[in-house]
Amino acid sequence: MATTLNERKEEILRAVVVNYIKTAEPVGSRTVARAYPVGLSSATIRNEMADLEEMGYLVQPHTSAGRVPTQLGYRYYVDNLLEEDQMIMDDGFDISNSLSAEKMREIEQIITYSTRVLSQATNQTSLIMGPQFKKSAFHQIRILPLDDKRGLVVLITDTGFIKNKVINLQQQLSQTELHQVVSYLNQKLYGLTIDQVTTSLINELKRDLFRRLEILEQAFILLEESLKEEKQIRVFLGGTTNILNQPEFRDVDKIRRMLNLFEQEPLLFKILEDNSIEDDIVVKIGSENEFEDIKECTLITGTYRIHDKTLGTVGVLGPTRMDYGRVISVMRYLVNHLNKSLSSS
Amino acid sequence: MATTLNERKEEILRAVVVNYIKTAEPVGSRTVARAYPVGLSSATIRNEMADLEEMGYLVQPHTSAGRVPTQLGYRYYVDNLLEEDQMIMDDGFDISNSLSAEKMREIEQIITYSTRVLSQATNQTSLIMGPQFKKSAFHQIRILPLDDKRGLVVLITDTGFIKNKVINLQQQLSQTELHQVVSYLNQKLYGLTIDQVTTSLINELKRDLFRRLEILEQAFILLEESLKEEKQIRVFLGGTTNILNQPEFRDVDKIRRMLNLFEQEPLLFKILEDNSIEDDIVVKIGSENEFEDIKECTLITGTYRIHDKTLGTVGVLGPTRMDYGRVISVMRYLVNHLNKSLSSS
DNA sequence: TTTAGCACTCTAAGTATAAGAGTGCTAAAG
DNA sequence: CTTTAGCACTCTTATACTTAGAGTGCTAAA
Repeated sequence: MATTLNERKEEILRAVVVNYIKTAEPVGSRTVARAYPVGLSSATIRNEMADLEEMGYLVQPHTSAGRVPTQLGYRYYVDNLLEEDQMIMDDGFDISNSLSAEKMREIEQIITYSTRVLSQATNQTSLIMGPQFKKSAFHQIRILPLDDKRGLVVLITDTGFIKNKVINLQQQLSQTELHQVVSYLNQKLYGLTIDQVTTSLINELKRDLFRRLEILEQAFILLEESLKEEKQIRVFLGGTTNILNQPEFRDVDKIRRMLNLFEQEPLLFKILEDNSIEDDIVVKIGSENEFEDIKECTLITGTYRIHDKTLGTVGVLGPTRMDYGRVISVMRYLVNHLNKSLSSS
Repeated sequence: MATTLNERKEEILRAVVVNYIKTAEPVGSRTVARAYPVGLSSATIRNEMADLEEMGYLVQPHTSAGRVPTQLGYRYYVDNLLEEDQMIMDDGFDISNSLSAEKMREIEQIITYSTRVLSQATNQTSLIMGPQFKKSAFHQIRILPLDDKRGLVVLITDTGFIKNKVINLQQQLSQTELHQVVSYLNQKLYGLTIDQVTTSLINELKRDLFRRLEILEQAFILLEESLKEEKQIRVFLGGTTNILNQPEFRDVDKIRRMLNLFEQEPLLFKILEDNSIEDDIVVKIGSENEFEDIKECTLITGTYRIHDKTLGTVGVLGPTRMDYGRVISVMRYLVNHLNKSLSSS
């Protein structure tokens, strides 16, 4: 791990990684010789590559084939050899442009759009964990009577969430009664995060209010239910079909496993959440990932925040052979953009 | 088209179709002979099959292979030979059970859940067009002031839709002013479908109100915008990975084309909308479909409604080799269920 | 330390062969 | 006239074999 390679080995490792990322074919010594600026014969490079193989940075698929980077090889590349792409891409996809063009308003819209941009810019599958509702704080709660039997509960958080739910009211409420209840709730809940609203707190409120009004049983059950339900978080996916373009997913069986994974939101959530603790951008290569299903993939994540509070996580998932430079720089840009556009709304 | 087959040919055609649906392998005369109850030799059946081939109901992939149903063959099967499955399935998936188990409240939830059930019960991809917002009628509109700069517009339709949107108010509004505006809007809009709210009507309202209040410019722009935007309809997908289990999608290229299609919501919408005119359940086999991309598929659709108003369309999409009996009966059941559970909410 | 040369290994592609499934046709039987 | 047995024929699929090519490792010379 702590080993450092001499400059020539680094140069060769880089050449192999870059080439393999581009072509998905094992890289031979001759190919590296051509790519390597100083005239160095293929034989010399062969020797160096043999060394790199022994050290665990490269492997051969079979005895007489070129070399392919190992997980360790990619790791070294990412940690020591990587220069990030510049943002205006040569192949024409200009992320800064496509992000600023659309003026977006609602959080959900911003997220959906971001997954699309992210997957298009990276040619990988992108996943974004929506803002964590449960970590948001109450801003206010409102109850709108719809007709004599029904009301609309509206919940607004400091991070701009608006949740609503129709509830059935068993008995009719007068305007004043409703007003009383609502302002009491607002007073008690203001500033608390959704996380902090436990069942016991709700029960306490319920008892408190019962003394004054005996009508709201229904409303409370529904409030409680609504909170429970909203604790789960949506994961937004983009460009899932991009994996079909990767030669490592030539196999229908692998495709199936991958797409199945994509349909399991709770699992995706766990995968992303795992990384959301850390700051900045995290690159997890192959088995560095905890989860069995993506042991052959690389997951690159970043977190976006509002007023220094972590809101959610952005991820790109693809084969370990991935254009690290590009993905990282795109993600860096996107996270910045999200930070800005979410805090301004 | 108007041709009718004699009973023996029908029996044989059915045997071929049923067998091919089950095995995905061309069906030979010997296989049919075994399946055919009366002792009839394979040679006889061979002759009959040759006839059926000439009439266009069967084809051979190559000279010395069994037969496969043509589009016409499937059509005849669906129109004349089909007995629907009973609902409690032998393979253990009990749709009536899984539908009644969950008590669902919100429309979106019901739909999402239905796609899952439908795809699981049929092993195909299911698609459901959400209730058509634009065909719903205004029930009421509300404006909730959030703080001094922002308000929340809430729109409720007769079909149970609740849409909301935060708007920025340029100037502060007093409670009474707001109340006036809202009740005016409700009075004017009540009972109109979203479709009927044209830009010109909005302009008229705007002019009307301007005479009394000069503050609401912002609110109106946003109302307008919000309407425009909501005219697009979501299509919900389920079990997209099921196509990977079909041998006809062994080819990665076909998979890609299919999955790409699934990512294009407007196209899916068109595909479904095309069928929503008709009543009951519609089976479109192969090139009976208008759309190039699904010329090799069968699409089975049904419509669900509330108070005799068509709300949306349910579809199952898969290869022409599809268990028609099962899909149709599942769909019939689901549509009934949707009709009931949507009208009761 | 680098490089040229060469034997060696392994894959991928192409060819040949054989087995098997299913047909169509003919002629006999019902 | 219909049904059936028999048989030659066709086409696909699987298996084995061969070959070309890419790339290596090693040795010995520069």
